[in-house]
Amino acid sequence: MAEQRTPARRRTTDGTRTFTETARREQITALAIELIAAHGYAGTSLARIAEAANISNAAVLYHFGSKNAVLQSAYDAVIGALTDQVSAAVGNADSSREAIDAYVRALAGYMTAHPAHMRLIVEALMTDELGHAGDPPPSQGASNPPHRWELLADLMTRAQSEGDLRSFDARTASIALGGALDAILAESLSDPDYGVDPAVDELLELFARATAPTEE
Amino acid sequence: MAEQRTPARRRTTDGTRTFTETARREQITALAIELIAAHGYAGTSLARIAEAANISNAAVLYHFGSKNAVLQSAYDAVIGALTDQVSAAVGNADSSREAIDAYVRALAGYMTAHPAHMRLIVEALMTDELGHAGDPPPSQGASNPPHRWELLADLMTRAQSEGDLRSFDARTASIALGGALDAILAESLSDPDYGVDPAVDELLELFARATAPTEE
DNA sequence: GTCTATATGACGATAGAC
DNA sequence: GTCTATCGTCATATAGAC
Repeated sequence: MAEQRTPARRRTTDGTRTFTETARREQITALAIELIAAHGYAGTSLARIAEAANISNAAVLYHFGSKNAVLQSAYDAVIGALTDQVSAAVGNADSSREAIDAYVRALAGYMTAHPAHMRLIVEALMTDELGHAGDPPPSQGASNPPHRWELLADLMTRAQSEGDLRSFDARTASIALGGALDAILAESLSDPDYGVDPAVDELLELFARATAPTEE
Repeated sequence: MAEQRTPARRRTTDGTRTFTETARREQITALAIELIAAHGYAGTSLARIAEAANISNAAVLYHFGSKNAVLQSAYDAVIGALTDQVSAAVGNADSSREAIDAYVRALAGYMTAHPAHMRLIVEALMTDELGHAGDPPPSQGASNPPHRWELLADLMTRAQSEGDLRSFDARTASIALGGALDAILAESLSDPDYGVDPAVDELLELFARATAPTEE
């Protein structure tokens, strides 16, 4: 029942052909990202992807073995880019306390810079983090991070032990901060006039007040 | 293009038959809520609804004119019950400041009491509040509230003018508080061991610290 | 390598028997 | 009022010509 029929393994015997293949894959992946962002996961059919690439339905399936492989590729590309940017920002911070702000700002920065990526991520999280366990799913591979805000919680715990934050439940606080950021970003999608940067500033101000160590 | 073909208007000429009709509609609506919660909006087909109700595909379409009418009915039922409960809690509060906490607790209470309803609401918000404007949508009717956390923002503004909250941007704060609550509830869906009540307490504590008027 | 043509199935919806 | 039977459309995916 498994046995994937060698999906898009047309590796040439001579040397240079892989180039066009790679280019095609990247083009299709980029188009898929846009389409998923525009029409949602379920609304993105092979035919639509093929039409956008100006090739045939079957040509898409030549480069990727299945529709899900295309969606997977789009998801991986987005998550990879996002992860790179955020972890770089966190790594450059001077303390755990500052890393929290850096994390939030990097995430917000990436999302506002790539709204289509953000829509895709929302779509992906919705379809397999909340509910509908085993139905007709895109199935992003079973190795999804178990908790989305784990890194944030780690940073908070570390900042607490360093005396830069008061004592509180780091898990709940990280979920709350992350969810608040999600909501701000979502609002910016539905209302383009809603400024993300001042909102993030406000959010971090609220967080700072809520978690400041008691001065005594 | 409009002209709905009289959806499920089999009103009897004699008196009492409406009873069974109403019962059937309620049964189908309740099943649809469960199915949407379990399999998502897109994954809920007429056939699945019919199977769950132990009737035929076409029988469902007799009582409701279309699949969308069933989904609409499920959505309306959930939103109606939620709105009743939350607005009652808010109305009973003694001040705007206390109404904020009452709002959050009522929302959390409803969601934990009805997890299936919560999943449906998440599904509905996702499919038409964020993105994919005009494609193959369930189309919940065009009269959706433009901003989800408007009531919360109103309460905050009022509490500010009453001197119970310091000055801050009420829109962003209400979006943040609402989003944080959403995330806590979402976490409770994916991890049943995560206690919503203590998390909500923690959230309200964070909010109180972040927004307390400056004591001088 | 990319296409045409097609197989196969699920979907929503309708017509008409009972 | 509920069923069987069916239509039309769109989906993913395959087979084979070029």
